[in-house]
Amino acid sequence: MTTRTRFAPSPTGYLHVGGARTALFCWLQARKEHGVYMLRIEDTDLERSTPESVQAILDGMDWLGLDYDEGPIYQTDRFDRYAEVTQQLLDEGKAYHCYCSKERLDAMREEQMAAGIKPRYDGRCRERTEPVPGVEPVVRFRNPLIGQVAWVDRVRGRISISNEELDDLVIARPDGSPTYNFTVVVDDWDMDISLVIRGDDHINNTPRQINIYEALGATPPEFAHVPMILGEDGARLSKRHGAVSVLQYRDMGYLPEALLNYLVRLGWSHGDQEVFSVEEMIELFSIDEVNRKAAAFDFDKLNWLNQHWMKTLPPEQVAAHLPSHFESQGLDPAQGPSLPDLVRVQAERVETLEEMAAQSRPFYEEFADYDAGAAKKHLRPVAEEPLRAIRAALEAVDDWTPEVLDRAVRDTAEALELGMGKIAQPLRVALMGTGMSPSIDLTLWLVGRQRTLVRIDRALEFIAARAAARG
RNA sequence: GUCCCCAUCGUCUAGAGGCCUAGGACCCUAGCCUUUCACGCUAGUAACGGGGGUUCGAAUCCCCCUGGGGACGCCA
Repeated sequence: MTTRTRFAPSPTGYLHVGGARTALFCWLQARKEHGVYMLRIEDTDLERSTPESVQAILDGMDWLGLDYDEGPIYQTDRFDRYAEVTQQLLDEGKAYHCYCSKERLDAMREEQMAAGIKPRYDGRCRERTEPVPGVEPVVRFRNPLIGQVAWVDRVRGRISISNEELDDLVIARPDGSPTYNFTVVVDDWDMDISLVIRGDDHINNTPRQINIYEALGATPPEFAHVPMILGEDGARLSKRHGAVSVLQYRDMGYLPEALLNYLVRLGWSHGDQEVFSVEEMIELFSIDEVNRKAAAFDFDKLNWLNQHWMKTLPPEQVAAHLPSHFESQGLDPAQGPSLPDLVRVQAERVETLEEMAAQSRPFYEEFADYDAGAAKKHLRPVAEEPLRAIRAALEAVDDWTPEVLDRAVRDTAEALELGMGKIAQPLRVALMGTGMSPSIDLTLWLVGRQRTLVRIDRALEFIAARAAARG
């Protein structure tokens, strides 16, 4: 039997990182077993589902590269099918109409809670034969009263619960619209899903669903409940922890390769290996090896992985993500070095693409002022001679490459009998406005000849002006 | 409250009775490298929640406690 998995988000918000990890696990398991991975949009909650959310989910999946073989299938397109199955259950006496008012149900729930017992529907309409005039009923599933429901979860192992803990759940509202626990079963059954991978907040729904499968005469799929992702403080991940939507990670400058690598290691491991390419994940991942413990999100580690992948992936591939970050920084990539060259130099110096764009500003446009501390320390009269010398040397360079530039700086330092620092630091401040930048040869290379000469002149003028001001 | 689930360094994890004086990674600290900042390299700090069992032997198996999470909707 071929493995068939599905990711089934409800479009009531963005694609959450927790959801993204679930999607990743579904995708990996299907890819590894040469099975089918499908996307299903669970939009039965007409009130809260939005087209924007659907788009956000699709965009998120796309950015991560989690391509699906079937779908997206929308549950709202399948209402006829749900109605059909509901009717079948009704006809077979496996479901019944319930006329109880919400008020009665709410009051009952409160009483039960107060009495210290688990709130459950009391089954008042379970044996009712006559309709209540003027009341549109809901349809409830007739859950078995006795016995146990058990399954062997692919990540949790055996889980069992007594039917006495369960009650008759609503499968269709008064307007006929179906509810979650029912649609999932019908869909997974119709779509021949063999392995349901989902968050462990669904563990409690599973026994109810298994009972429905059985009433339908269907064989339940296998289940794998993966632990949730917690915020850095150990509390359930939510908006207040900063980024929850995968698209936010994209906008913050993370590579999809890095997020995927980070996410796959949350709850799963392969010995001591920390770095996984997507190909390796597919080869090595197994849902059966996933942890049972919830994991806290750690930005430090994500940052480390992001830098790792920025340094490791082909510069062209990394560079392809850069334009949107240049845009958010108000920079024009056309006004400076090629993006792949920039990546080659900057990848080891920053943790995100957004940071890379921000720190590359002087390569693409004029900087306003010198960093006060750096200027005070390095743009002094004593730097005048070295700057003039290096300017002359650089002007004569015809092959503007890191190797040649490095040679030029070294030769100049030697000729003046100065240490590298005495010439590189003033030059660095002249070129970048600050005392921090890539090694001087690479800095020169990226700044380019034109800007280099202009900026050295500017620094020389600055030194002269400051000396004059001092009198 | 009731039911279900979980429990190794601050964090992610290795560990499936002796290989554990508990390993790796991130973070942090120190040193090295060095023209700055980074990168890299080396070293270091740091954990089996508690109590009972089982066993010659327990981080690993069982029970209890404690702590955490989840569910209990005409949300998904």
